[in-house]
Amino acid sequence: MILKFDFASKVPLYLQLRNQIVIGIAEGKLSPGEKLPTVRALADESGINSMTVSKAYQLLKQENYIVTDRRGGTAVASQTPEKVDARTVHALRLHISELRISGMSKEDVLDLCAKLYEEGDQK
Amino acid sequence: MILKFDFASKVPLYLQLRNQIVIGIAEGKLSPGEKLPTVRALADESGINSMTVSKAYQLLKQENYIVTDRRGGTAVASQTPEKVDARTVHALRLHISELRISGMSKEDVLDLCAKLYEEGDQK
Amino acid sequence: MILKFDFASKVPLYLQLRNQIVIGIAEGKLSPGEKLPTVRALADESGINSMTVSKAYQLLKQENYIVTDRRGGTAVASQTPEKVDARTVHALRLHISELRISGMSKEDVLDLCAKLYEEGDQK
Amino acid sequence: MILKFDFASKVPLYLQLRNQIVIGIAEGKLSPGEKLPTVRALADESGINSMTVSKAYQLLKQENYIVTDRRGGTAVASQTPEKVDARTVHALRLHISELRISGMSKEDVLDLCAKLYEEGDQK
DNA sequence: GTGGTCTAGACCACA
DNA sequence: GTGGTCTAGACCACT
Repeated sequence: MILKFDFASKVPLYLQLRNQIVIGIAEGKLSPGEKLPTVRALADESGINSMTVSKAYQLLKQENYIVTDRRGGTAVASQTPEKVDARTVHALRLHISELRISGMSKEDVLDLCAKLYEEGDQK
Repeated sequence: MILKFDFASKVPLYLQLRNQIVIGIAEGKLSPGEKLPTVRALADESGINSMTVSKAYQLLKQENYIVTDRRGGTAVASQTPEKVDARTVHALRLHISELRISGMSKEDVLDLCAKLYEEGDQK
Repeated sequence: MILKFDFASKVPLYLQLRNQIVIGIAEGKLSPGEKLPTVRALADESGINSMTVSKAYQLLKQENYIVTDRRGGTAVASQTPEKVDARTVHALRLHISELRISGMSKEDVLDLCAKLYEEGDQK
Repeated sequence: MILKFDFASKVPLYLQLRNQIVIGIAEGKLSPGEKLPTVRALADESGINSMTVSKAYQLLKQENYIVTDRRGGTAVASQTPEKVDARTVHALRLHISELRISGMSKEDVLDLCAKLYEEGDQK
């Protein structure tokens, strides 16, 4: 899995990392149970400080996206129960509003959403 | 139009304000050409610093959601922005990923998106 | 409120701080709505690094014990809804087991628990 | 006696093992004098490294919960430790604080403590 | 070798 | 002035 960071972005690095991993899981680039790189390995290869990587991992863990086994290593959670976050729906509402204002029809928006959802099917 | 702020949120206040106005426009609570309260009035009634309100207005102006008329009043733009922001699509992808992981089917997601889009029709 | 740290303890400093604040709230030394010292002030007066204090505050925030208002400052939450944590009950079970093995009768244990609970009443 | 481990927990495995044995003793699932499995056997059946099991046994020995007999076997001590650990009381205070903040009345807390204590009576 | 903790000092966004 | 982010480098507990 390839990671990209925008060091000029206002979005903090640890969130950029977290988001890429979430998307990776949803789109099948990361499978449940698959091992993730160690904190230090990921830090080295991406040029990010290990504390920053650690912060992202801790957030993902807290959100039940990943699990770290005490016997070593971190992996994508096999169980991702998790209720739908109200903030996610709220954010969705905002972004759909932005698309609507920019002139997209309901069909266009739904097509876009369908396309985005399906990225996870063609893995 | 009623404004609500979460002072404990991670989202900055000026963005919360900006987002509510964008949603308001998309969902028809604010009509093109409609006048917005002055910075001062909005600041007073919502308990937010006027610098913060001003920042939100400036952002909205820059994004072409609102315009300042000759006499200094502010109103919803009649010409809405036409370009779709790449960041919006990226954010949409993230949030759809989150919904997918939490177990929602494609149909569920599309229903939700349709519902969110339609909020602007029933004003 | 007086804070004490055991720099030799195996319990991490940020947890020691978190625990003292939780106990302080329960025992009435900190009232709902009361302002907490700033991260830096607390760091200075206790000789702990500010990142460590920040970590404690973030944990307390996540647990809904405290709230930070975007307009500045952090305060004890006035609403502490929060469900009872299963881990708390589990830990309680362990500690009561330890007391039982060391020979304390049920009455002694309940007296101790009652005494500990009541510390919050005599503020 | 059934052992369960949470490999994703923040509590180290050797402590999880130690805690389960302490609770087992208090609640009568393990009787004074009863033999414990060998380090190796316990390690194999639970998927834990034998160094980790050994560490737990050493800790329990040091706390006088278990003893090693002449031939190297390990058994639950018949002489139980008599001193109440100050840390136990401190931990109890913390957990009772957490329960109190989450809205439990003194009666609720004492009922819970009584119930937890009594688990050892109904074996 | 793994993640977790801590420090000292710096910079930035927000209000 | 507030909290949030990030770095570089160190030490430690656990397995």
